Amino acid sequence: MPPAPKPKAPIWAAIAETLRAEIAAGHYAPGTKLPTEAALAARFGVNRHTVRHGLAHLAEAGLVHARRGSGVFVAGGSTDYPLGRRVRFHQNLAASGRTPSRQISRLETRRADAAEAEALALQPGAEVHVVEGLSLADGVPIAAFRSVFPAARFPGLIAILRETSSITTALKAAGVADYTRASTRLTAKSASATLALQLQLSQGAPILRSVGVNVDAAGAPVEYGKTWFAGDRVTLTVAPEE
Amino acid sequence: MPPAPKPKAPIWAAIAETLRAEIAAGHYAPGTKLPTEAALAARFGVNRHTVRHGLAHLAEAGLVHARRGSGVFVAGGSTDYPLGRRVRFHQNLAASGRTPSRQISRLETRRADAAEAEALALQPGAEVHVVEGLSLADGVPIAAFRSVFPAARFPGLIAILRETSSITTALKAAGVADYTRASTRLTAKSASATLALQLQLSQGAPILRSVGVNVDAAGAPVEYGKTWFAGDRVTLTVAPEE
DNA sequence: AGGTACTATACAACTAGACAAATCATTACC
DNA sequence: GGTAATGATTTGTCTAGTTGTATAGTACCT
Repeated sequence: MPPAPKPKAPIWAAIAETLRAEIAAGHYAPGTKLPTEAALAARFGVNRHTVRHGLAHLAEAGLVHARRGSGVFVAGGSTDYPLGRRVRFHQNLAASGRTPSRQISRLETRRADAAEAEALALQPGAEVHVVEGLSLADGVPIAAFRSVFPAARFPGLIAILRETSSITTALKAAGVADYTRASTRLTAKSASATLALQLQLSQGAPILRSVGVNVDAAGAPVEYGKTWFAGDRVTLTVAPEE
Repeated sequence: MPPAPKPKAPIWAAIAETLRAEIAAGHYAPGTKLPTEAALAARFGVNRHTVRHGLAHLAEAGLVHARRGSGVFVAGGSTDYPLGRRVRFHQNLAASGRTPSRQISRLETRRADAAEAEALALQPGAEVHVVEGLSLADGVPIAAFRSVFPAARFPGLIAILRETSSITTALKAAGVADYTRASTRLTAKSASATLALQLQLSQGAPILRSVGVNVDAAGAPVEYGKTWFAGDRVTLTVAPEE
């Protein structure tokens, strides 16, 4: 008896395929929330675990991303990110046809630790402004950043950043017309719990960390910044020297 | 088999660890207010309840303490206790962002012993009011005290203290608008069994005993008090003369 | 008999929102 | 000038909804 070719199609695979098709068809835009697992289970007439199996498959393929307590969200694609002497986030992304945006999640003044003081050529314990946030492309988080500025040199920087959220224009308003990147160091890391949360990744996902110092025209350090890129959403490209 | 050494790490634990590291790094000095729970929630991209869980963990470890309506403060270090001509417990502590409170454990009227009669310039055997209790900061016992007042001069003092538990306002209600410290003697001792119990210390812990007399504007003694400070929870500072 | 796919249930962890209670800063008032 | 009143801010508490994980059971297939 000829054994029929078993197309063994588990239910969860069919569900995953259906959802994948609906996402591809634009039923669910990137960044939006899928129906709850319970709702999907009711819709397909199966148990919640079966839906979960299918969703886990999609999550492993990077198509969706689940947040406990919140829901399952549709993920986005990958972006090019030129790394040159002048790193200007908005200009870079706008040039490649995506909509850049920034979310500032932290804005405070505190004492510098040893590494920050050394990078900015400050005395230990000097005050610094700290700006932390996310860089998004089309609403999808691309990178998390933390910038540290010497507070003595830019007294009103916090107030300015509270409105513009653009570092370039904030520094310009503070009297720094132009600045360039003096040094950059790149490392591959693994996403910590909090970082994975912010970047909407799973814990342990690959991360590209960039540590750099920006200096003004006179060579004095004005910013000490760290950036954590979501490894599978950006490809850093080394731009030619201008 | 991919490396799967992902031990369960709840988000709140990661947040608590981050904050603990920042406190240890000196970003938030002892006595300083942390960002609000809402700000921390925004910074970590997490719900406020999750931050609260982490903060509760730090509070349980004694690293921070929260005051409703005010904020969360880093607790490290010992309490400063200025020792000047005017010792006002509540005002001293409230000024440094801690929550002071008093527990009165004993309230009686009896005849003075020799030392009390001499300190208050009374005849041997005269009646005195005796108040015993604990002084707390953020619920932690800081000191035990015993105050002795001349009963003849303040007949209704016991009734007043039964409600206010503040010696300053009780004396004010009894007609003493202001009083200053005439003499103070300090000794280092070792905690007795009963004292260790009251102050929640181990027996034999270091104790600072202060014996002093407060006088009114006319120079007449109004209070003879002994205070036993928990040596490792306070640092007495000699305040400048006003 | 054993394995695979799915069901059923229960609980833990996190989110979301609302309201209460304490505190703080400002304003109005006398 | 001091004091009461007010409104905004901040922590505390509660209820409800959603995903993550664990355990146990059932049906079906080889």
